Amino acid sequence: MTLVRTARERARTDIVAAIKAEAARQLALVGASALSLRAVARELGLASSALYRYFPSRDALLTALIIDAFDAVGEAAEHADAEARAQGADAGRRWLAVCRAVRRWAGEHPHSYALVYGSPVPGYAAPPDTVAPAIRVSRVMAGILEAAAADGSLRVPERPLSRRLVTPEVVAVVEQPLPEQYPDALERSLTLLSGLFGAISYLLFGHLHRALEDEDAWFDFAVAVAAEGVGLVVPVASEPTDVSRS
Amino acid sequence: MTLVRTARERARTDIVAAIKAEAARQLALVGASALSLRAVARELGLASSALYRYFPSRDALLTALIIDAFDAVGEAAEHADAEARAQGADAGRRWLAVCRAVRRWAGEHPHSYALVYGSPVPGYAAPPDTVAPAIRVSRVMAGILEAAAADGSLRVPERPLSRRLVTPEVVAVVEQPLPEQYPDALERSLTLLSGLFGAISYLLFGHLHRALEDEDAWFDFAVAVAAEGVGLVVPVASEPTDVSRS
DNA sequence: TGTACATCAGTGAACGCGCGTTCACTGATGTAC
DNA sequence: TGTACATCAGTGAACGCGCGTTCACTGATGTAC
Repeated sequence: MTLVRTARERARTDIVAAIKAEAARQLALVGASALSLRAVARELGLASSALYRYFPSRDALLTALIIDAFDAVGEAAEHADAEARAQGADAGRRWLAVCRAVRRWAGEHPHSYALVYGSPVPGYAAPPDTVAPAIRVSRVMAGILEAAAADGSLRVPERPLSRRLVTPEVVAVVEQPLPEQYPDALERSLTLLSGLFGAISYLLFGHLHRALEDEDAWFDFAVAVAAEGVGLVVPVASEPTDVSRS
Repeated sequence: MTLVRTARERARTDIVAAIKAEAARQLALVGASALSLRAVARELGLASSALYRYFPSRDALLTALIIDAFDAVGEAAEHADAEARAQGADAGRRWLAVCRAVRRWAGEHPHSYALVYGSPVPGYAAPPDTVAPAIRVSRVMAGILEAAAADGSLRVPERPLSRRLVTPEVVAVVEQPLPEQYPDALERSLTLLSGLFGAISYLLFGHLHRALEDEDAWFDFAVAVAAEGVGLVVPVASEPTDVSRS
């Protein structure tokens, strides 16, 4: 085992990447349940059996795509937040930027979005490897919450929950413990996240087809209304300056 | 053409019902994309070609299932609302009852729920027949909104939208025009609906797996937080008396 | 009420297709001496 | 530096399967006279 990678090792990572890229391309065309190993191999000019040198089964390939998708949304969210923060945005604007970035990614990769936030693929059980990438967006959200709590811009809830509903795993996502004026901040944050993905899915899956004159403006509004529920103030005016653009 | 239905006509409606029932049963087992005409026929003891006397294609059968699913959620929502109203519930409690009923239905028919509120089935385009049943839940929501606006329990928004974002189709769903203190009530209602389905999907599709000690309580809370955004007051205390139970 | 014809339900074989996975194999790359 | 052996990538044929849809057909039900 040398430190320098051998030709074989290089080739291997290249080909794994090529397989995933082609699989992602086909996913975008036909969706997860119609994704076929044979079609991927065909498109790459390989025998279908060759793929088994790289992925032990179709499900393993699907898992790789799921992890990549979670990582891609996570990175989009992290990037948008970093940009907004660099521009001196407050917590509300940071959240808006993150929401827009996630929605943009979803719009550009609808099948990848559906793969991770849509209905589960029948007969497929996500292995534990997918958990870590799955919570990246939640982590971004938690960071914004921490900042708002720290600078006092987070509104104290009028009718707080009396019980903790969330498990220790969720508490662990937050790095700086939240002040005790916000006893139900995490429960509210989950509401905010489900609201975000609800709004994106509602738009993307066509439930608001012909219901809206201006989908972008409604999305901003929906995010703002949902954020209010957590005590975060998001500007509603539909400014043309899109904070999430890189 | 007599007024009395012939034996053939009776048999036909019976068999159509049997096919749909068996298809729904299989949908619940394997999901929409794996639903197979041949398997349905097999289970019914028919030749697969016989189904073509009743449905011109697999997509037509899917469409029938989609319509049935929308009708079933719609009916669950209408029924829960009627019950709550009969018990003298205010608008907030009515909405809570409706949300719980929709979630219950979703939990009992996860694949039907996924069929209509999850990711779109690849390669399938919903025909216009599905629109009418699809808006039954929205209609229930609109009714509750009208009641709240009428009895003054709907809170006037602090920062209302200045523009109408919604199309005339959506305005038409509301029967009694809303007072002008609530200029953005419909935009907010769509937020509420997307919040409801977001919360249900989040729970049902496993995104809150191991995140919550008490899913029921969180769901009620999420619905209450979302309703606040529209100006509807929903009781948060997790009362054991389930209004939606029939 | 009885008969001739038309309509329709259901059959079973066939078409043409694609799928995931296995397996014995060839030939190239890597490793130990 | 050269050689013998082990490892691994990739092949192509095969297994066994299921699918949606079509078609010519038989036999039962309905209709018009």
